Order: sequence, then structure tokens, then C-alpha cells
Amino acid sequence: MPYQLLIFEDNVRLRQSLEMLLNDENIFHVAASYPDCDKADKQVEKYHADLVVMDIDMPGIGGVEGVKRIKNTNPDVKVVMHTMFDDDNRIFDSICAGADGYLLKNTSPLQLVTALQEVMDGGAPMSPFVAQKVFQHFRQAKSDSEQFNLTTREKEILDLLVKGNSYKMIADKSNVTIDTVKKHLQNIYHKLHVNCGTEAVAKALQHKIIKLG
Amino acid sequence: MPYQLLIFEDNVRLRQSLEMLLNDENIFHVAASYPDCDKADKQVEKYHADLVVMDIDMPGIGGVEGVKRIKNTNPDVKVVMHTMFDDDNRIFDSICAGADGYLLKNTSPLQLVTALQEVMDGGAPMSPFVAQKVFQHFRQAKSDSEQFNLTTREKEILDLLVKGNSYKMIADKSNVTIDTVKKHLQNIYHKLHVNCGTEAVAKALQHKIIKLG
DNA sequence: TGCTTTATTACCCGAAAGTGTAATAGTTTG
DNA sequence: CAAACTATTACACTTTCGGGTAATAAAGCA
Repeated sequence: MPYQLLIFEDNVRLRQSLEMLLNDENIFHVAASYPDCDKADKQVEKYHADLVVMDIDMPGIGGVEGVKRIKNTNPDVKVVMHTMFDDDNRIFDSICAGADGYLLKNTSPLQLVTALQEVMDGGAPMSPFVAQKVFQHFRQAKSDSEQFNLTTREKEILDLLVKGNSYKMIADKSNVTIDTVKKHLQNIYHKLHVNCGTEAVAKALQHKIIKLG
Repeated sequence: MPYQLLIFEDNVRLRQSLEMLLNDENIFHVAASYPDCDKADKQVEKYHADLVVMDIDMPGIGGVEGVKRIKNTNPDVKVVMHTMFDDDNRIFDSICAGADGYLLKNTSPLQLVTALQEVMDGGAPMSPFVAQKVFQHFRQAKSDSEQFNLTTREKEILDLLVKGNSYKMIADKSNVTIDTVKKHLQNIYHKLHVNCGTEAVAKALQHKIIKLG
């Protein structure tokens, strides 16, 4: 039995091309296609869709919001983004919203079909450019994290602060007096260019100076 | 001119198989291969390698540390992990250490060659299972983030706190008195099960309740 | 309609945080 | 070797936090 597939794409010609292309594959059956995804969740239910191909830039609610709604009402439906947008925010927002794949529109028909099969097999297909962005996202931190020149001791203290310890608790756990802790944190705040503990915690986590469990 | 390639793999037979397989492709030239990566950085320099295939579980320093060293001394060399390990930590540690691709050892010879070509074209090839893990990593947050039942107002306040504002600054920016801010934060701390601001900031960022810049 | 949630303000009080200054000793580096 | 850096302690002082309690009004829900 072929996978029931829905297409959301506002460009009429592209939508029809996709329909034809994917209907040619006998493992897919394009149940319906729409120029917007304002009622995507209901349409998914109506056709018992297994798989959705979702454009991002459409009239009404965008594709990102569309994914969110579909995944909220029907988490098992696979959603693959198929869009021209290659900026970081759209990519990460889509993934966070629950997308199972992210393909740019320069993907060849063959690659598209392969990717849709892959997603049905539990994979997470993405265009090389997207994969690169995703990898970068993990890496970015490392570079800055050593620019603050924190000493080993200071990193220890900061680590304890981030984990929710008060000055007194830090003092106990570090076997130093609370005054020493104060001094260290004062130095740390200067090095991080912040004025208080909460800001330091935010910066430490943001720049991955400290890792959490 | 073929890409200069180095292989680090402690299993002799697999290492030789890889050598033969990749030397058959005339776009690659296996310059050398080693059973450990303790001196990987120097070996990379010696052969002016363009590309490295790296196992993780090897005697001496592991492949993760190996990538780190190579990338430190020679950031332009592409490194693709090729390993049996599919646990989250090894995957993310490798990516953070600077790996440009992550392939599991069930990858077919053809896929391996394709992936290596892809990495030389600036891509970030990964096995479907790995891609899935990566996507999950982004998604996980969302689910917890709404379990704290913070009100819109409380999220606003928390957002300002995370961004380094004092109670007074939050009060000004929210157009409420400092006492109101105190009360809100008190409620927020209860909902997050924390006792102080720094802990709240850590939790908010960890669970991605609040996003930074 | 009445109950609950949310947002708001206010006051008191003690504990914690943050700043400044200063001094000592060990380590590292030039 | 001397200078700089790191880790440490101490004290005094101000500001900020965070808890408890209480009261009011609007909005949402039953």
C-alpha cells in the first residue's frame, strides 16, 4: 500500500510538478495538495496522511507554524521541508518545530524521492548545505569559549555557580572561604564582561564555557 | 590531482579494505594508514592530507581526541568519522571536536565513497541514524519547555532575567513595580523547582524555555 | 454566577550578592 | 632573578535577592 502523501506549496507549477513526480513512484500516492497550510492539521487527518512535503514561504501561516500544528495533532506523520530558504533560523526553527527532513529546492527529483523514502525508513534527510549548517551549529562554541582566559580555578567556581550553588555552597565545595569565592566571581564577572551572577550563567552556557549534565 | 587521504583504523583487515576500496577511486589517494591516531596531527602535516577517515575506538588517544588535535593544527583538513558507535555522546562529542561527517560502519562502500566526495564539496555527510539523532537533539527541548506552565507574563520576566537584568531593570522594562517583579520571579522559581536566579537562568537555557540572541 | 487563575502592588525582614581595598604566598614567565 | 599572574583570606559597606504575608482587580472557566 503506497504512502499517503500531502503537498503544501503555493507555487502552482511546482506543486503540480511535485504531484506528477511523486505519483510516478508507486510507493507514494499524492492524496491532495494545497497552496497554503492554514488547515494542514485537519487535512492531514482527513486523508490519513503518512507523509507531508512542506514549503515554508506560503500565504497565511507559514510552513514552520504548519509543521508545528501537524506534529501537535499527529506526531507520527513525517514532515519534510522543501524550500528555497537556507538561512539558519528557518532551518533550526523547522527542526525544532518537528520537521523530519529539510531539503532545499535545488534537490534533484531523484534525490527528493530517495529522501522521502529515507524519511519513511526513520531517517532525517537533509541537503548537504543544511547538514553543514547543523554541524556548524554544534561547533561554533569551542572557538569563543577559550577567549575569556578563565583560570582553572575560575572555571571550577563558575561551574558551581551555573549548577545553582550559592556563594556559601561554592565555598564549602571548593574548600575555600566565602570571601575567596566572592573575589573569584568578581574576577570572573570582569573577564566575561558581565555585572552579575545570572548574566555570567547565561554567558557561560551560551558560549559553552560550562556544560550541563 | 587526487585528494590525499589518511586512514586511522585499528582493525587491520578493515583498514586494508578501506585502503583498497578508496585507492580504486581515482579521485582519492590513500597516502598512509595507521592503527592509532596518537600522532595524527603530525602525520596529517607530513602527507599534506586533504581528508581523514577516523575510527573512534582505537588504542591510545581515541578518535574524538584525534579529530580535536588535527583540527587544532590544521583546520582545513576534512575529517570524517567512521565508526560502529552510535551513542549520542560520541556523535555529539565528535561533531563538537570538529568532525565534518559521521558515518556508521554499516555504510556501503558506494555510500562511503559518495560521502567522502560530498565532504570535499563542503557537505557534512552522516548516516541516516546519525541524522536522526541530530534532529532529535534539536527537538527534545520543546517538549519539556511547556511542562513548566509558565504564563506569558512569567516568560517575559524570565526572559529579561536571563538577559542579565536586575530586578529593578526588569521592573522598568516591564512597566511594573519591583515588588511585582519579585512576586513573579518567586512564582517562576517555584514552577521551575529552583531556589535562585542563577539556577533559574541555567534551567531556562537548558530546557530552552528562553532563547538567546 | 461564582471560583480560579493571572497580574498587580505593598511592606517587612533577613540573607545573599557584589564592590573596594589590601595583604600574603606560590607559580609562572620573561 | 624580577615581574606578572594566580590563589587565597579578610573586612567593611551597599545593594540586591528572595521569602512570607496580604490585598485588589481583571480575565477565564465552570
